[in-house]
Order: sequence, then C-alpha cells, then structure tokens
Amino acid sequence: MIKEKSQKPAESSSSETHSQEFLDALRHSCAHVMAQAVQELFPGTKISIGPAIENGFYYDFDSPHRFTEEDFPKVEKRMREIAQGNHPFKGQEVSFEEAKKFWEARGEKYKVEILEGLKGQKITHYCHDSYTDLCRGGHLENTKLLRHFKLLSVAGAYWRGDEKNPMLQRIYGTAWATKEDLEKHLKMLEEAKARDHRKLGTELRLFAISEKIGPGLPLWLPKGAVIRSILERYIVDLERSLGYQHVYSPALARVELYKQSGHWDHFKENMYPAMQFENKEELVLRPMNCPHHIMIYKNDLHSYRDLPLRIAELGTMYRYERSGVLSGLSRVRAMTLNDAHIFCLPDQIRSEATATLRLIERVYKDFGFKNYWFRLSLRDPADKIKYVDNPAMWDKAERLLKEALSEVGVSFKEAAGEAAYYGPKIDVQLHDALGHSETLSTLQLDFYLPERFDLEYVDKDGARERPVMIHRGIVSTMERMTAFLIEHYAGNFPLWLSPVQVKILTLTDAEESPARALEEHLLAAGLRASLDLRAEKIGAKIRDAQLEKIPYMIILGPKDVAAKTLSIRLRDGRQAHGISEEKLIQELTRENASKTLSPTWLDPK
RNA sequence: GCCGGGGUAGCUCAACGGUAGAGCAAUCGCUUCGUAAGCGAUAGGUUGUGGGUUCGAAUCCCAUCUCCGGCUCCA
Repeated sequence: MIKEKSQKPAESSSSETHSQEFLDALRHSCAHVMAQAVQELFPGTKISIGPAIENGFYYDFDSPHRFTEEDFPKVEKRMREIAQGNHPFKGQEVSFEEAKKFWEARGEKYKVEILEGLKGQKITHYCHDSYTDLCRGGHLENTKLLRHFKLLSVAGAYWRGDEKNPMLQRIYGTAWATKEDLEKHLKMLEEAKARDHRKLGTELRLFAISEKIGPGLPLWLPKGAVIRSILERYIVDLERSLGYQHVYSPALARVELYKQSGHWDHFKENMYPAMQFENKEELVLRPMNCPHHIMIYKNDLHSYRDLPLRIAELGTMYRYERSGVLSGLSRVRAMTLNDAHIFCLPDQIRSEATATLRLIERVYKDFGFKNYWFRLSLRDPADKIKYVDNPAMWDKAERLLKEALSEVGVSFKEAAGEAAYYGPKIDVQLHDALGHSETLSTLQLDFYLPERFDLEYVDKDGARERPVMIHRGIVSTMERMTAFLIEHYAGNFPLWLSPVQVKILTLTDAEESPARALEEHLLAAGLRASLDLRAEKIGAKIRDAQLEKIPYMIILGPKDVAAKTLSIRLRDGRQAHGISEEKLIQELTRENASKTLSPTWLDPK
C-alpha cells in the first residue's frame, strides 16, 4: 500500500513531491473507484482490467450499456462520493478456489479467465467500500486521496489485446495528485490539439486529402511541397557527402520479386493486389524498396574492395494500410522513404552501424530534436511465424547492434517483439504533440535477405562470400517527417524550413514599385519572399502574416522608402527599424544556413 | 479491419420533423492607412453518397464512403 511521503494538503503541493510510485497507485486506485461507480450506475457491467497508464488510467468493461461522454459527469459524481467516503484500500490473499467461487458467483467471466492464468501463484483481492477486485495491488491507503481526476474518452479495446477476441468498452481517465497538475495536464491536452499537424497542415495550406483521390493519399500543396523539397535536398546532399550513392528505381515490380524477398508472405494483406498484364505477368506496387536495391547490387559482381556499398533512394512506395490506422500525413498509403541499404562485409557492420547512429544524431541536432530515445527492437523468441527462425543469426545481429549502441554511447531500451521479420533493429522514438511515441529513424541489420537473394562478393582469396545488409531510414518518410516537424515547431518553422520566409507588407499604393523591387532582390538572393499589396490596413496585413506564421514581415511605408531602409517585424513580435536591404539579405542568408530556430541577429524580445 | 462518435458554404460552426443560417475567407465598390481584424454590397449549399419512412427529412431508419478517439497492425 502506498502512503504518500509528504502528506501536505494536496492543493498546495507541486508535482515534484509526488513519486511515480504514488502517481501509479493513485491512478490504479482511481480505476477501481471508477469501476465501482460504473458497476453501480450501469447494472450488468462486467469488469476486466484497469491499470494505471502514463498520465492516467483506464478500465475495460463489458456492458449492455453503450458508454458515451455524456455518461461521464454522472460517473465522476459517483466517483467523488465514493472517494470522499474515506474508504481504506485493503489487500487480502485468497486461495484459488475461494477466488474462483467468488468471481463465478458474480458472473465475472473475464476475472475468472484471468484467475485461471494465475493458478498456482499468489492470488490477492483488493477491496474498498463495497468493491472488490482481483488485483496484484499497488493502491493508495485511502480513497480520500483521490480528488483530482477527470474522465477523458471512451474507446473500444480487444479483450487481452487480441483482435480475435470480443471488443470491450474502455474508459480513459486522467488523475493527479494536485489540482494544479490536473489543470496543467488538461491545458497541455488543449494546446496539443492546436499543434496537431492535421489542423495546422490544413490551416497553413501545407497538404490536403481529397476524398476523390482516396484516403491516405495526400496532396502536397505548394507550401508543403517547399518543406518537402528542402528535406529531400538536405538529406540527399548530406548522404552524398557521406558516401551514399543515390539511385532511382521503379515503384512497380513483378510479384515474384516480393515472393522471393518474403514480403509477399509476410505482408500480402497490406500490399495492393497484383495487376495482371496480358494474363501473364503480375505486377505489384512496391511496399518496400529493399528488393529493388538488391537488384541494383546484383547488377554487378562486387569485390570486397567495393564494400561497403551504400545505395540510397527517396523511394516512393505503396502500402494498403488498414482504414482505421490512417492519420493525416503520419500514416498514409503512398509515401516516400529516405531509404538506404548498406551492403557490407561482416566486419564492417559495427562501423557502418555507428556511422548511421552518428548521422541520426547529426540530423536531429539540425532539426532541434531533443526528446528522443533509442529502442533496440528484438524478436519475440516464442513467435516462430512472425520472425525468421534462425536463433544463431538473431543472437549475432543483436550482439552487433548492442555493440554499436555502446560504442556511440547512447542509452537504449530493449523491446521484445518489435523487430522486423528478417532481423533486429534500432528504432529512434520521438513523441508527437499528443505524447504518442513514434518511430522516425530506424537501422535494421539483415542477414536474411542476402541469403534469400543469394548475394555475394569476391573476397581476397577469390572465394564468393555473403555480404550483410543494413536497412536504414534517417528522416523517415517525407510524409511522417513533415507531420512531425509541423507538430514539433507548432507551425513556426525555422527560417530554413519556412515555406515563405519574408513577406513584404505595403502601407499604401505608393510603395508598390519599391516593394516589387525588394521582392525581386530577395528572390534573387535565394530567399523565399512574397508580397501583400492588398488595399488593407497594415494591422490586417500583419494579422494575416502572423496567422501564416511567416518569420519575417517587412513593413514598407513612405518613411522607409524615403529613408531607403527597412522596418522589420518578427512573428514573435520583435521589431527592428532602419535596417538596410544589404544587411537584411546578409543576415537572412546566414540564418538560413545556420538552421537556427530563433534569429540571434536582432535584439532579444 | 474492429468498437464508439461525427460529416451542413473554401474554413469554423448553428438549425435537430415544418421555407438551410452566422462569422471568417472569396468577389465588387469605397477607404491609402505605421505594427494582430476599416466600411458596405454581392455571390456561395441536391445538408458526404444511395435507398427508405413521412403530407413534409439536414433532422428518423438502412446501406455505403469518409473523418475523429481508441484497439489491433506497421516490412
């Protein structure tokens, strides 16, 4: 039972005084109290599980009642009454038979099923007030500590997380130790909505999805296309400087290619169906670029001296993602991946892997990503269907990836069951605006496809040997990266990524000609400039430019024209006057190249 | 794909069985203005689509497409 160390009045304490252990207990206890309230209010509701999760809790119910958010006030009210009833949480060990009798008598079939799995282990019941749950514990001392909670949403969830099982109704809630923490969290959720790339992408005219074209098939509007082409040029130039060779390969291929690679067997249901051509050959849209790059490798006989061979491509591919998983630009059916396959000697694996990890860190620094972590994604050894069955190969690959991680000196978490079917990976995880973890970069070690495609190189002694493949993506797909950048910057892109970098706002019609001249000079200097010559008040033009999140506004009026200098306004509200055109171009060019987020050449706000 | 909730003008939303409306945006006038919304007028919709119930459907029912919150999946 968890007793909070500092028993300060909850209202005045801050989050730092509450341990994760306490918060978990609070949230788990809140789940129990919610289950009690729900069972009281909606007779016939059966309980299953209700754990604490990050920032809150949920409970999965099987109920004749269809829960909606309209039920929440009623449930919350009852929860409050229960919590204020000053009920202690009591744990009690029970025998298997006793527990089984108890849950069977109540018709709680999910609890009985959980219980069956616990046979032979210690079994405990936790009770508060009139409610009893089969639970391993981790609760508050008393329900009265539960004060700051809110129910958030109701959703479907498969029993035991298996889509073959029936779907239960899950109610999510959030719970905190203090009122301030709860309010802070609710505010964060509100703010996250404003950063959502689907909302900002629409407002800022970056991309659009047309129902006529189809779900998951985004259109890149001119402004989004600017960002994408910057990303593409950035990564291609960087990779070329590191010895990658960029290629182009077709997005269509004979289905046999994917049968040989194993993708057809593993992912057929997520591939667009084969197209028949004159009733003979069958073509598929590629769901992956690897086999194409393998064919490029096989186009030549390679000496060990040629390796490592780093074949890269902004490869466009098509996956029939299930309808329910599509989301804006982050989960789509047509995507272009910053892909590369490194064909190397076995003793080059480590240096190639460490170089790739360093490249990832270099790129993240350029984009200002700080909140990321490395995940060593391993197979589930019990699953012989999903993963290639070759334990020795897996052990070796895992060991090599761990060595690379420790050489680069980054910490990582291991995750079983997250590997690719052909080998383990290092995934780099970042959080989106709503706190969901997403994979951006990945590095996959593969001994399997070289085998399937019988890849070889000629070794020193003239013998044919098998190369190893490293699959890696740094900036992910252009779609996902763009979605991520929108949320990361909340649409306030640094200068180098801004679709429009400078907007010239004229005060009166008299400034039209100097404004056009200025725009021309900026464009000639390689800066992305545009004009606002509308017959609007300057306040309105500024407002519109602010809403477009344009980094630099040039307010051009009679005084500026007379003085032959410029008045500048930044989107953060900063202003500068009397700047010469030359100075502006010089500083913006510098800022553009530095990739900095906040311009430093003007006085801080 | 599954569970639940939504699709009304370019965008954000109202009307919830009785003639489909507002703000912003757009267009046209007037206004020529110094750091986040000047004024007026005009135009804009088979209420996602297809069926059904009804004297009458945006509203109720069925199917379907699509979006959102989750679940499952993610080479």
